[in-house]
Amino acid sequence: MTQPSFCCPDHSGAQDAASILSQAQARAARLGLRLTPVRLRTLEMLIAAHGALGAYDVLEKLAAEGFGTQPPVAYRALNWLVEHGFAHRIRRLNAFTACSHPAHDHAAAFLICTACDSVTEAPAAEVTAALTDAAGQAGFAIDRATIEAVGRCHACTGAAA
Amino acid sequence: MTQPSFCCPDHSGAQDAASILSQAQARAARLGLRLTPVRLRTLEMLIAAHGALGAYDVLEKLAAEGFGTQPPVAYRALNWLVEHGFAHRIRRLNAFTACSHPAHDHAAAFLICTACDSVTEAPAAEVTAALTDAAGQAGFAIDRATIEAVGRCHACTGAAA
DNA sequence: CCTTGACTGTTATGATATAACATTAGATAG
DNA sequence: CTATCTAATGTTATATCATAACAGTCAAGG
Ligand SMILES: [Zn+2]
Ligand SMILES: [Zn+2]
Ligand SMILES: [Zn+2]
Ligand SMILES: [Zn+2]
Repeated sequence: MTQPSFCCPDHSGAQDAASILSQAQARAARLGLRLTPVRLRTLEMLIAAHGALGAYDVLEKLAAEGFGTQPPVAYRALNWLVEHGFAHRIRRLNAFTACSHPAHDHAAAFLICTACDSVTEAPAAEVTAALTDAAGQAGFAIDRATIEAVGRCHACTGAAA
Repeated sequence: MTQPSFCCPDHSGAQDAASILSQAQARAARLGLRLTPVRLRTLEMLIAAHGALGAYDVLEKLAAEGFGTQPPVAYRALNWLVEHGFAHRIRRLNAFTACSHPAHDHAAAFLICTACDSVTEAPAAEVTAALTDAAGQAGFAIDRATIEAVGRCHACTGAAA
């Protein structure tokens, strides 16, 4: 349910997975963050996943690899990755996805395809600017924002009529 | 926990509650939608609430008033209200809030104050336009979007240092 | 050594949400 | 005015998501 039997043609996960991972490792080194075995494996799973993974999906895999078997194991790793900018939480799906640009801090929007379950991270600088502006008119000062869109990805728009 | 002991000074809930409710009733009449007793009471609760209400908060009140006592009672009313534009779901809070402009369909952004737990609906036409544009550049066609910001409302920015 | 703090693990529980089915109340056709 | 159909409401039971609280491990520093 979390993952379709195969991926969107244009969801080029595999080809830049190595690149994302090395960016993440570079970031961790630069900031002195400890990317421990559980955290690293969790991040690798998120990177390898075609869509977002639920905490219990991650937990199941971690347990199968000999890590802890209880929910906090997965939640701790996932929350740590999110806090430190290696992953994002997708609230609409109660799930998590690897950050595709861990090299730098950034505002992101997520594009969730209802046909293939892919989740794409889109640059959201302008969206965030518009949101900050709209909030400012109400006298509201933004800390963090969640921007998620549900629809059809490029591949699925073309494919299914 | 869902509701602070008292409200932000500028959260003028009470004064336009009647107006929001009558707009909602007009909408229901216009579209031939049945705003039954459970649905109406649920909507009134959302309108009266200072912040968003969780499904179980609503359920508790409904049960106390003689409606059903089980979760589906609340979830059905809430989901119906959301589907038909009378309320919005706030994913970050796992909660629901009354739509403050039920007269017309609209894209909305939500401003969630971490100090007073208020949730304000802000017009989001421009934010949505920016998001649609960003998605379009990735070939993604948006159905619906969730836009939620966490921060400090006007009253709380002034009040707390 | 031995304390300290970060990390990993566990048990137990809490919080959110839905599936499946029974019952009731309005609408409609004969 | 019934028979029938459907939308709405209710229930039981269960699924799914998330955290609190505490115990053991281990490496760094005094
Ligand atoms: Zn990112
Ligand atoms: Zn797709
Ligand atoms: Zn609204
Ligand atoms: Zn506030």
